[in-house]
Amino acid sequence: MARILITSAIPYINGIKHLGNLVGSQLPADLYARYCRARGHEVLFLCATDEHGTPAELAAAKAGKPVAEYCAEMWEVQKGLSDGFRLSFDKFGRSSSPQNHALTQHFAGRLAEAGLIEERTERQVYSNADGRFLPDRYIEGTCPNCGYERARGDQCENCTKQLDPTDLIEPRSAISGSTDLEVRETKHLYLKQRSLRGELSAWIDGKADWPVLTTSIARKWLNDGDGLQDRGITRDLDWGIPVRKGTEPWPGMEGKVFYVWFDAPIEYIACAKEWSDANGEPDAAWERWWRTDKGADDVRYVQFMGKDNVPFHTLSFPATIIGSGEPWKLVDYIKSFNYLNYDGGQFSTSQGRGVFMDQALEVLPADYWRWWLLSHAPESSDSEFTWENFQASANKDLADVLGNFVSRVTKFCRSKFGEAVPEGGAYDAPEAAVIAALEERLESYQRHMEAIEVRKAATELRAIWVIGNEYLQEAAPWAVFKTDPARAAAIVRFSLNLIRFYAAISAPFIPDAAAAMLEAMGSEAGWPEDVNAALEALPEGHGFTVPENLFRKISDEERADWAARFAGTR
RNA sequence: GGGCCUGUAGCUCAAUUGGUUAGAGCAGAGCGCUCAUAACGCUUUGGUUGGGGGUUCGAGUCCCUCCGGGCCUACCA
Repeated sequence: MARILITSAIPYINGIKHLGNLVGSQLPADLYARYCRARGHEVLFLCATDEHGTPAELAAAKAGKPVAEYCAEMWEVQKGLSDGFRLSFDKFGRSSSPQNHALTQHFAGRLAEAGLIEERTERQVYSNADGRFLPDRYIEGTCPNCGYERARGDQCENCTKQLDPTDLIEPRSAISGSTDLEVRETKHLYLKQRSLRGELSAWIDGKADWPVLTTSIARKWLNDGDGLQDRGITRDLDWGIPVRKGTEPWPGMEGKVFYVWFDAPIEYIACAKEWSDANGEPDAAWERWWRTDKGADDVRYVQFMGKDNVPFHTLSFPATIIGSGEPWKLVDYIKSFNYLNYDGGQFSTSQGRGVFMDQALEVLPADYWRWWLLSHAPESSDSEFTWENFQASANKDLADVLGNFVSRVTKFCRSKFGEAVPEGGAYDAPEAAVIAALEERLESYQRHMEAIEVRKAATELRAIWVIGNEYLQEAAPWAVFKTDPARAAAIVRFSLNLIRFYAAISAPFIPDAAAAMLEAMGSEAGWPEDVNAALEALPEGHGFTVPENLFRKISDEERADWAARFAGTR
């Protein structure tokens, strides 16, 4: 039994996430959390909404709402969708929580005391019409290089040249279109990451077991050009965590807030306090997960994220933690994912292209999505969602291989023996062979789950389901029943136990179907640490019910309808 | 421009890190079964591992080069 802290990259607040976002962090994190719990480990699984920054302010303005109200509403929406996908967070917090305000300000204060904060005055573009400073990419204009008229202030999408906003010809606000722009001086705090470069580099070098995707991105940032750069950690915005030095005001920084990427990772910690506060527990309850001086020494901390998040989790956040000089827990393993594309292109919010979390649940229950997404997780490279693939995978793996197994066993039993585990007969060589095969496969499945090799685990799980069908074909209780009913009873009894076994080990992938299987078997099921014993768990005479079909088939018509519906508007 | 990842059967992916004849699932073909959601099982056809060159007793794996796909490049998050 170990203690495992799991965090998923926190989704940004400004809208409903698509399936690519889901499979890149929250879903595999949930898979791992459920598995670890099932194996008896103590797990704290945290996620939250990432609420600060320019896009949140703009989305709120577009919705005609105060930003706090907008975020609160969107938190409810995202929480509902998390529940809908059965994401088993112990706490789904908010980066705007009072806990995060206090902790973020605390970290800033500690970093300042450590001499790791520097004030810099810089020049930024201010839009009088919008009444705000504009981030580079919120400024549009004509590219001086290629003449493209919708180049952004950070880079021209057309010729890919990197730009400075002041390079643009006829610059305008991407928000309002206003050309009433001026360059103003503004003062910001910088985290002196350069002075932590050696420590960070050594730390990353020690992580030989991390995915290449994770370490190569980190090394790139550490070593590229002049090496790791200092990072601005404040912004001129209204919505955010006010800049304070601990609990004290920060002279000269009035009216400014911390940069969203400074406070968002700190929410991983603050979320733990949100969790314990909500349960009415003392700080010791969350500190034992996060403070190595207060019990977190033996915690294994695993983070899940898409590859775009890697620099912040391998460098910025560790810099914050290390720089604080306090004994906070550093991440032990980072599992990062590539992107999921949609049918030949990218998911696109603006074009309504692809399937978003709310739409997915309108179309089919969570388990269908969980299974497809996890069994096709973009681990080694970007992967692609197509409806043909989704249909084939759901119909074959879920409906035919697993669902139909449950159906044929329970219905056969009901027709020949009634709705109770048949009595009589005994397990024999075929059952022993199946148990041996299951033990081998289960061990492999567990290895993959522990290594967080998601696709391999899914492949192994499917192979375990197939064993049930192979066994039935071989044992043929429908034929044996005619000459040796007692032997047929033993075969069916074994098969019913297989259903319970499958429920237990499949639950991390498809929790609802697993629950339905267990309910039908009238049983609870822990992890089958002893396969032999697990297949004798349902005793003779134990009542069960024949469940509704666990999974329905996706028809060609539905597939075509959905493909058209989600193809996008442009 | 620079860096990183990637290219294996019609499709989605493996291949114990250089080791025998490159394997699975889906799709296709044949056979079997009839309990089951027209489901299941068995057998089987598919490969010049993107092209070319090199190192090695031996290369999908290492090196060079060319071609294709993707990502990142620090003020979106």
